[in-house]
Amino acid sequence: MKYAPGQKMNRNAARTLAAFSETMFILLGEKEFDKITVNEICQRCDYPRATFYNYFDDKYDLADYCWYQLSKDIHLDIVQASPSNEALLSVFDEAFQLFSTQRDLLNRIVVHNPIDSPLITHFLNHFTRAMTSILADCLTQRQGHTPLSLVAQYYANTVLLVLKWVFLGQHDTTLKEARTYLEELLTKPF
Amino acid sequence: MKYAPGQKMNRNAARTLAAFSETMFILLGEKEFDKITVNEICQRCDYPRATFYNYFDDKYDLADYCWYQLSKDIHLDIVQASPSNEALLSVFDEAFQLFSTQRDLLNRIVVHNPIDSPLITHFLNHFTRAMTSILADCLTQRQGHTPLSLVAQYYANTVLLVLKWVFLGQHDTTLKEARTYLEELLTKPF
DNA sequence: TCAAAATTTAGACAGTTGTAAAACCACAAA
DNA sequence: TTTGTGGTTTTACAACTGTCTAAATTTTGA
Repeated sequence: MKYAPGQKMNRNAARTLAAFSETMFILLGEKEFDKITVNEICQRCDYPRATFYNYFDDKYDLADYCWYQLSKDIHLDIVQASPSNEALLSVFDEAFQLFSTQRDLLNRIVVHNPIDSPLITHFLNHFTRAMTSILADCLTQRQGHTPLSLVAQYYANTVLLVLKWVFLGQHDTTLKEARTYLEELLTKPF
Repeated sequence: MKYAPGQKMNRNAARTLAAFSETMFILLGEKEFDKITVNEICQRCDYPRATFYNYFDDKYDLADYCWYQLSKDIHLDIVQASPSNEALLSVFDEAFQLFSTQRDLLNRIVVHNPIDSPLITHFLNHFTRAMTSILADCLTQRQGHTPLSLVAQYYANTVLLVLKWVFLGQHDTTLKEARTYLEELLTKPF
């Protein structure tokens, strides 16, 4: 990604980025990510290949931008204020909400890209990273020996695991049920 | 992987597979996975490219075989007998043990392949999958609403998270400390 | 409005990928 | 020995990748 996300950019660049990411979303609903070529993306949205490489390093980079686009509308700043344990649940709810609104898109993608495929892994990693950094801010003061970043990653992992189950595993689960799963995983003694 | 792992194979095929995986291990200690080409692998171990594709689909496939090789010596069958909660800890110990014996190799790999790189992700996925299926067998009867496979994935994730922290995050952590982290994560109310 | 600066585009390039057909080889059965 | 079979290797191929240069175009700001 040659442009930092969120950076000021002129109308043209914004349009170009949008065209590429929209095309990628369409193609992801049609075929496996591995089978999508940069050539194909460029043909579809009628931009020269050189322009693609002007904005992105490779197609993974474009995918990253797609995930960023997907989640940029979500407002996770409210979370910051709440205490640790509530923060976790509101982050979960926010993310659940986001994934819900994108359910059709996710379904289409998952048809061609199995849950263990590089693409889905890449997708989940993106959100896990984002959520880890959000949670790391919430969990500033904690007792115990476990390093903070480990705890943050643990919570992010677990939240994303449930979301993955619900939205990528093709399970029709309500928010309430999903919350139950999450709380059970986090609190149940092993 | 055209040969099922563990399948009977003649001496020649075994030697070829070994040559490829050894070469991969060497190269991983020298440079980033993305920068390693099939050509390079073949030059190094002096096999024609067609032979590579005779055995593997692509370099990720070879990497998979490498992880398999790495872990094939470990005996996780003992675990099956123990009750759920102990099973988890003995799986952790076994894996910790395995990673310890390969610490040098892992260090070398991590120098060139950052912890978020596709290679390391691939590596961790491999072990997470393996551990999930082992744990799914241990956790046959459980109370609660959470689906079994979700629980198994949760435990596998958490175990691998700690192992990743210790062995790929360049932290000098003893088994005892690592166990403390794991138990704290699994038992601490959130 | 105009010229300089920046960005986009066309075209070409070397290197890589994965596949396919045919030649090749080792080994065993006839 | 001959023949057949299965696997290996050679060679060739079409397509893709990422980079580069130079020309075209757009944007900027004086």
